[in-house]
Amino acid sequence: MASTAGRPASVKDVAAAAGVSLGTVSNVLNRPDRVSAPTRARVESAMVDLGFVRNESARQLRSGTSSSVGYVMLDATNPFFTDVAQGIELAAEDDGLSLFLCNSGQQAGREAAHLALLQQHRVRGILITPVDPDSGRLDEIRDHGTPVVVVDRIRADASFCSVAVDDVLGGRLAVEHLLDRGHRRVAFVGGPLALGQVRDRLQGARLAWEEAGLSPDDLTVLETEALDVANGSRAGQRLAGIPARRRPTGAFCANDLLALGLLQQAMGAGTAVPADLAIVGYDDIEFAGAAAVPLTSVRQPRQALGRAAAQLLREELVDPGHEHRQVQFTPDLVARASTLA
Amino acid sequence: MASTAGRPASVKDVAAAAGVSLGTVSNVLNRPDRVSAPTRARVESAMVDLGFVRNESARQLRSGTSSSVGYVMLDATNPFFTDVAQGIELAAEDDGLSLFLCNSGQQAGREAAHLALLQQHRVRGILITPVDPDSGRLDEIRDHGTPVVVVDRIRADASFCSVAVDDVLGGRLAVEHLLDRGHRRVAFVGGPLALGQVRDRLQGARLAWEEAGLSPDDLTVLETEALDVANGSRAGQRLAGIPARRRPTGAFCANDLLALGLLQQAMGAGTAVPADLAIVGYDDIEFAGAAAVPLTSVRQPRQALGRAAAQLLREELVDPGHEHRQVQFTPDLVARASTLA
DNA sequence: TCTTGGTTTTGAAAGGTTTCAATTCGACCT
DNA sequence: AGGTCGAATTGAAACCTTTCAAAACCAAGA
Repeated sequence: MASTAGRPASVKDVAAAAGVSLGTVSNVLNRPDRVSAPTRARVESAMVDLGFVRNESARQLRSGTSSSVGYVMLDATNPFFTDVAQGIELAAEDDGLSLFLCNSGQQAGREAAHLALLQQHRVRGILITPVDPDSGRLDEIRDHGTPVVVVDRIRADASFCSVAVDDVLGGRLAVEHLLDRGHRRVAFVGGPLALGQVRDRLQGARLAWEEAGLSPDDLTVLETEALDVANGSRAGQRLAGIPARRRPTGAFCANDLLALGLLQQAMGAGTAVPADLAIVGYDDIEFAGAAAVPLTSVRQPRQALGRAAAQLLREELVDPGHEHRQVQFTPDLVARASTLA
Repeated sequence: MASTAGRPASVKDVAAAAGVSLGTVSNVLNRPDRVSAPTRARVESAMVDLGFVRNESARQLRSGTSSSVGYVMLDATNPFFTDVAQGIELAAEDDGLSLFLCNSGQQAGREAAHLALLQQHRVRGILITPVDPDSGRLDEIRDHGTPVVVVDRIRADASFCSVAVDDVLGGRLAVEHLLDRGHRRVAFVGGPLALGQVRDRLQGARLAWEEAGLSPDDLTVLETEALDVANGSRAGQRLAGIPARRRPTGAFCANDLLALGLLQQAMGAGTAVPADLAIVGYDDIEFAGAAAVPLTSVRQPRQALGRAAAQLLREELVDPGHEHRQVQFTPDLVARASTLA
């Protein structure tokens, strides 16, 4: 039977109904072993009779600590981040923490609002993929006593725990694969180059290229305005405009959306993939393997990334004086039809 | 300067630092116009000096109401729901409410845990895409005084506000389009048929088929085990096994993932799309338009769905005695190359 | 100087939970 | 019967904010 009064039932109401003191009710809730079986049964049945629901605010106020953490994601509509979030969620669940998900949608203002809210709620810790990793706001929060872990970004200094994937290595893997397949003229498609991730992937590509002793001139860089399908398609047109004798035979795209766009453009223009153009993407999103020509792609351990971030946060929670750690994951290459004859 | 003490600064600390009473600090926070300019300035500067952050728990405990709502999403990794969530988020923001996002991942247990947590936090209202729309848990919560709005699902009874999309109409649109393009043998690909959405889409397809006066035998139903790419591809193989004279020339897939799988299989087997097989998907996910052959698909107003849900919740918040409403949205068909010659 | 009326500030109470020292209870031992 | 000990229960204080009636203040008018 649910409570009939307008106001939800409190511990006091339960105590009255069960004919015990209020302290006993609290004991049933928090240290059931200290309460005799019959009393406990009486209290518990009073609880269901009244439809008692713990008031988390009061609990938190009194006990001083909450049992939740927050993750401020950069873009909830990007499958990459939802996978990361899932990893965090699973790990948090294991630790008995509950997770508040927030989405900044790449807007600094919304990010700030979410951070303020989490702070006001006195969460135990904050995980964040920040719009700007070097914003001072994160330092403020840390100095205020709330542990912060940076996800999928790196700070110039090492003043936070963070997890990231080795993008330089990822770029290297992609280009090494194209070299293995015999390509000697390759295009890098990606941008804006202001993005750390894009820059790193290009750097890795260049390293692999140089180590193979090839001329930098044969690694064409096609900078794009964004990492989406439309820009990939546009890059395909630019590629097609290059005279055949100098045209790259392989392309490394900074993410899968670009690669899909490029693939779409190629198919439409009658360019055979991989015979005329081999394509490597990045991220290995679900649709990469389902494309018209299944896409070779550099896979990032997305869920593991989230798990590791949650793990670092937990370390910091149990040992506040701990040393900040930067965990770096290793990507790997998934070869599919878009590069295999 | 941040607080040096271990314990975060409270209103009391701020009051002491500014040399005013604690009530005045609260006034600065909640009714700044009732405080003289000089006092206010003094208090505000004390706040920044001490790094004061409002304690939301205490605030909520005293004032009795929170300013947040929760959305329990069915599957955070499905782009459909992230778009819905975004719509909710934007609407909530407009109403000055903050949103807690939770993900049940289609697991009833996790859904229950999230609901309990939201209730303990005394959220103003709950939006949910439930694992099982007819679970009694939702009634319990409503009876307990927390408004509940069901998103993208329909209850048998009308005891909640809800928003959904007219899937029967969607199915009808898809098949009418195929009929318009001259197809007289069509396959419906989707399943499990236990899912309400799938059943409705099939029903719409049948209605359109019957109204055109065609024989039910020429509308083949290929039931799948799940709504993913792999099952679409498998359906393609089954389709190919049908003798050419009886083989459908058009396929309507219950979602885009199936359609992409089917498309992939067709391309691989040398079946021309749309010449040999026209394909219609459902959902119009981002990748539908970017497929090898851009996909014709039935589009749902995802973000509007979320907005409307939040809107209904707000109505119920301002007028608790309001009549529950079921808002139904209309899908539309986006025609692309996969059905157009 | 004394009121008056309005603005600003104060102080205490309240909200639901947890904690902890103190009390009660029962059983067992001498 | 008196005493001891452990287990079970109690009651009051504390957490931080908001609210609101009451008090203080101030300027203007009598």
